[in-house]
Amino acid sequence: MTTASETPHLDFIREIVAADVSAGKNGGMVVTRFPPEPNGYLHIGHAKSICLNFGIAQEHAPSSRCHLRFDDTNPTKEETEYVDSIIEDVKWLGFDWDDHLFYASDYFEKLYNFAEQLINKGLAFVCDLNADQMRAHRGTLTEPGRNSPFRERSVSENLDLFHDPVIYRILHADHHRTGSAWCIYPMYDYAHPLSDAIEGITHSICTLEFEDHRPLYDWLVDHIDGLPSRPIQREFSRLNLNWTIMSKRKLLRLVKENHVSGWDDPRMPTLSGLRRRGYTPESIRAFCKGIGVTKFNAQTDMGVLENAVREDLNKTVERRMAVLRPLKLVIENYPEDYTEEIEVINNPEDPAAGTRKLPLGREVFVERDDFAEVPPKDWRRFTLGAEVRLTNAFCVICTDVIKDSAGNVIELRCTYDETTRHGKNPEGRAKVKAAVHWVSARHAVSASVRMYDRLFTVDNPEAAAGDDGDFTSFINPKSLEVIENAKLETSLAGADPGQRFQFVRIGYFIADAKDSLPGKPVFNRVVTMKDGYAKQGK
RNA sequence: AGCCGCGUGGUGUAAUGGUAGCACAAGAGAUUCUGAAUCUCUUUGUCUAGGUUCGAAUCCUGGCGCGGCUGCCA
Repeated sequence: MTTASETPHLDFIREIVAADVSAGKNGGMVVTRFPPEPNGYLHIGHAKSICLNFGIAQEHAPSSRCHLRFDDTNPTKEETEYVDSIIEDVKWLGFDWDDHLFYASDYFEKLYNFAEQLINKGLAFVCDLNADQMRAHRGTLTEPGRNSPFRERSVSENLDLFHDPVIYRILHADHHRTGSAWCIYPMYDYAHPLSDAIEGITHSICTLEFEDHRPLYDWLVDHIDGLPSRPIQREFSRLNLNWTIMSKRKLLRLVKENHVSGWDDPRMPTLSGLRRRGYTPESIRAFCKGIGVTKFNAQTDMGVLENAVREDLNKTVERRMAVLRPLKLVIENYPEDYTEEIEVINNPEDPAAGTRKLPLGREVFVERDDFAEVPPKDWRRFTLGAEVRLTNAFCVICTDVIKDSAGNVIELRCTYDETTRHGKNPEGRAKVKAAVHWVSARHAVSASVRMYDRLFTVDNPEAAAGDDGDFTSFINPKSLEVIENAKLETSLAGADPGQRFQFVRIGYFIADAKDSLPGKPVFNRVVTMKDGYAKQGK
C-alpha cells in the first residue's frame, strides 16, 4: 500500500525525466549513461552519479537502460588499468549495464565523418593558430574575442557565443584502444554530445561545471545530420565530503607520493578504498539516496556516510568480542583449569543469525580503557570495589589492582556472583549499570587490527591549503594506528577475508581482503560505534 | 563589478502562491547484558531590501554572499 506520504520525492532531474516520459518524448524511453574518463579510480562522488544515472534507468524499467561509456578521448592520460577498476567498482556498487558497454573511442570514425560534415557545411574549419594566438583570439573577461583569421566565413548564430571552440586537436600519442590509428583526437565538448546522440541517450546528466557548455552541446546535436536521438543535458552539483578530497588529480598524488598504500587504501574515498575499508554497496547506495540531487554547492558531512554504514551493519552483521588493548582480569573464585561454554546470540537485530559457543576460563582479558583507578563521575566500568557485568557471563566485583614496579596497572583481580549468570539479576539485587566485553585469556587469538581514522586533520583540506598551499600538509598522521596484539574470541580466527563483524562496544570491522591469511585474519576498522560517553566528555 | 548557476536550522534536503517538514548532528529523558540500537521530547532556519498578491521560501527588481567558466583536460 502506498499512501501519499510514502510517495517518493523526486529530485529535479527525476522530475524532468518523469515529465518527458509522460509527455511521450523519445517514445517513452529513458536512456542515461555514466561516462567516466579512465584516468583514475572511481570515488564516492562518482557513486552519486552512478546511483543517479543507473537509478533513473531502473526506475523506468523496462523501457529504459543506462550505458557505461568510457570517455577515452585523451590518450595521454588514460589507461586500461583504470578501465578495469571502473568496471569492477560499478558492478560492486550493484549496477548492471547489460551489453551496453561503450567507448567514445569506438566512435572516432563516426566523429571524424561528422567533423567533415561540419566543414562541408562551413560550420567548422582547420585553424593554424598556435595555443597562445588562439588564447588571444578567444577574448578575455572584458573583451568579446575575435574570429580566427582562418575562419573564412561566419555562419551560425552561436558562433559569437563560442568563439570557435576547439573540437579536435593534434596528438601524436598512442591510444589505449585505437593504438596509433589516429593523430587527431576529438575534444570532450565535441565527442560527448555526439557520443550521447549516437547511443540514443535521452538524458545526459552531468555536473555543474558543464552547464556553460550546454549551448555547444545543443548546437552540435542540432547541426549534425543523421543522429538517432536528440539528447538533452542537465546538470547537478557534485558531491563534496568534508574531511577528505575528491579531486582525481589529488587522489593520484596521494597514491604516487605514497601517502597511502594505493588507490584501495582503506582511508581513500575511492570505491575500492571504501570497499576494502568495509563499506557495503548497500550503505553507499543508501547514502547517495539520502544526500539528494540539487544544484546547490553542498558540503556533505562525513558523518552522514558513517551513519549509513553503521545503520546497515547494525542490522546485518554478527557480533563478536575483541579486546584491543588487553588487561588481564583474574576471577579468583572461579575454578582453575576449567572451561565452560556459553551460548550467545550472534546478532540481537537478527534472530536468524543464530547463536555460537563462547569459551570462558578463570582468566580473561578486558579493555584497558574499561578500568579507571580514579573513576570520573558517572563511571560505570571497572574500578576497585565496583560491580560490572561481563557480557554474556556474570557480574564481577573488582577486588584488587596489581601494579608493576613502575606503578602501571598490569592485572585486575575480582570475584564473580554465580546468581547473575546468563543475564540473570536476582530479585532485590541492585542492577549493574554496565556490561563490558571480554575474551577468555586461554582461548584468545592474537591478531592485528588496523584502526583507521580520517585522512586529514581539517574538514576541508583543499580550502585550508588555498591556491598555493599544499593539501598534503594536512594529512592526518594518526589516520592509521595498527594494534598488533589484539585479543579476539576464538571464532574470529576463522573469519573469511571480506567478512564483517561488530566488535561489541568498539565498532564495525572487516577481515581485510588482501592481507588476511588462512586462520590469521587482519582486521580493518570500518567505523567506530557511536559513543555517547565520549560525547559527554567534550 | 563579463557570463552562467546557486542561497531554507550546525550540515544536507522537502514544501512547485496557502500550517516551513524530514534526515544527520546537538540537547533532555525512557529503556538496555553493547555508554550501541530502540523509543519519547526539545533547541535551532527561509541571505538582504523593496515590489506584486487576500496571502511569498516560492513570482519580479536591486543588493550581498558562494560556486563555475578564461586547457589544444574531462
